Amino acid sequence: MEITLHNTQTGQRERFEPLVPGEVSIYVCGPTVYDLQHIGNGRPAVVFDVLVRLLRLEYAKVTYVRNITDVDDKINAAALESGESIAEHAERYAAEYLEDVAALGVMPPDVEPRATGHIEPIIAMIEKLIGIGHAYEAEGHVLFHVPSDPQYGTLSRRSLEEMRDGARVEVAPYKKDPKDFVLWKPSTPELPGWDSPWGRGRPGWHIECSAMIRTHLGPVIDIHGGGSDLAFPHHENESAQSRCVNGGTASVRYWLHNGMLTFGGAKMAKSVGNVVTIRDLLERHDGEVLRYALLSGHYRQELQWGESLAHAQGSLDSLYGALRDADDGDNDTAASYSSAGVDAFPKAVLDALCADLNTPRALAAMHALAADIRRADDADTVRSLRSSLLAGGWLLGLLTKSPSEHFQGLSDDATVEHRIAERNAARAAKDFALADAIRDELAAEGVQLEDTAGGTRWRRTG
RNA sequence: GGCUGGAUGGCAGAGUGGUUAUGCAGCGGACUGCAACUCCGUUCACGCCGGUUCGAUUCCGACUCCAGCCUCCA
Repeated sequence: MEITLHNTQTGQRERFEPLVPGEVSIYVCGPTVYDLQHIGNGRPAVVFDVLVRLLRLEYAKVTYVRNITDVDDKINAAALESGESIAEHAERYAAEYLEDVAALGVMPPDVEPRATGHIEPIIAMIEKLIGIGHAYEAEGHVLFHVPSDPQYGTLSRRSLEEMRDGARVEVAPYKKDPKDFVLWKPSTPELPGWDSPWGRGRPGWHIECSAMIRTHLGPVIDIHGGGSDLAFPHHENESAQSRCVNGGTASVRYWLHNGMLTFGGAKMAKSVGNVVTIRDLLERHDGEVLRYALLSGHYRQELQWGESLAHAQGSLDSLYGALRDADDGDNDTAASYSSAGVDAFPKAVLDALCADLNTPRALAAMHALAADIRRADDADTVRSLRSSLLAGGWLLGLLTKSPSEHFQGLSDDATVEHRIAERNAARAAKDFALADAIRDELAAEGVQLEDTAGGTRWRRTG
């Protein structure tokens, strides 16, 4: 199985080979927890979840780390407004985030580190950077000196010259260079802070990821993922710090960036005011539908959020419909394939995912399998195709429920069954007016009937 | 202004130097008491202008437009 991935560092699609054969280390930037997360934040969680599922098929050991940023000025401001302590506020929204992504079918990473739990390694790293001449202390701050790193700018491919032009940053007077960024900053008594060689303070944003990666995965990792809006300055800075500490060796071998969700022609962002929270969406839609919508576009491209949900619902129904048709009494779902070998998985789906995680093509392959199921006429073929479909579902994190749960929900609605029986009695007596009246009533309640050779079945709509 | 990516049918969204993406929706037919489901068939496409080529949506160049980043951001 040859996996290719688009590496931001080189701007090209490359064959993926882990540094240590058979073992993969992967780190993904998680959210800053100051509020409910919007669906755009769900994209990297879902996309890299699929990547990890794929990697685990091929490599014996995959260590997946996704952080939570729980120290940040936005958290401080939000906590002040909500009246909670800063730690309580961050912890509350961290829990909300985990609940949200779980509903999107995202498996927990192996390690979910918090910035506040890594102050020691952060301080150690800053001391090292000062010691080797890449950082300096000024007025209680410690700053990374950007011109000291000749490779700075190679990730986002911009020169120091270019950055000067567009600079919108107000330059603090204590900076040696306008591009220098904060590794450590002083805290006033009401702000979270830790003792350090530079006084009581807190870490800057970028250093936490570098320190957590180093702590949990080592000086060089295989894959680092995150949103494309993090490439600069966050990942550029992270890259610079870690590289300098490594004595010039890059800390990340493959940089992966997912594209933004757009809504109404612009990036979904709080500052634009066009966000939809995952929590809101979950009130009206199944988490699996949201996941399908997020996977319906290639991860590097922008994705138009607008009508994707209605489309995703119909598309997912189609896959579940094929499973329902193929029902052989087994209660297996995609989860039954969580530890299946490579051979159990449909090749077309695997091939698509191996090609830089082409989830739209993988979904097309899933629909091809579904169509084959509906056309097949012998039981063995149907059974085998059904297994393939479910196995593909495992890779994508879809088809996690039984078809009846998908179409009817968990409620075992005796009332609906009773009225269906009434209607069928009316049909048998050729009282079609009554039969249609019952059907219309049920439809008005969101229950749609389907008369099949094997009897009448139903599903919930909207 | 600089850098990056994009422009595909009603919508979403892959891909390819010549042959069906896929899904949702539409249309016609089969099935049905009528529907729904399903099946069969089918309409609608590659921003604009040049170039390369037997042939370009696909390669090259210019142009137009859009988005992202250059400030916090998934």
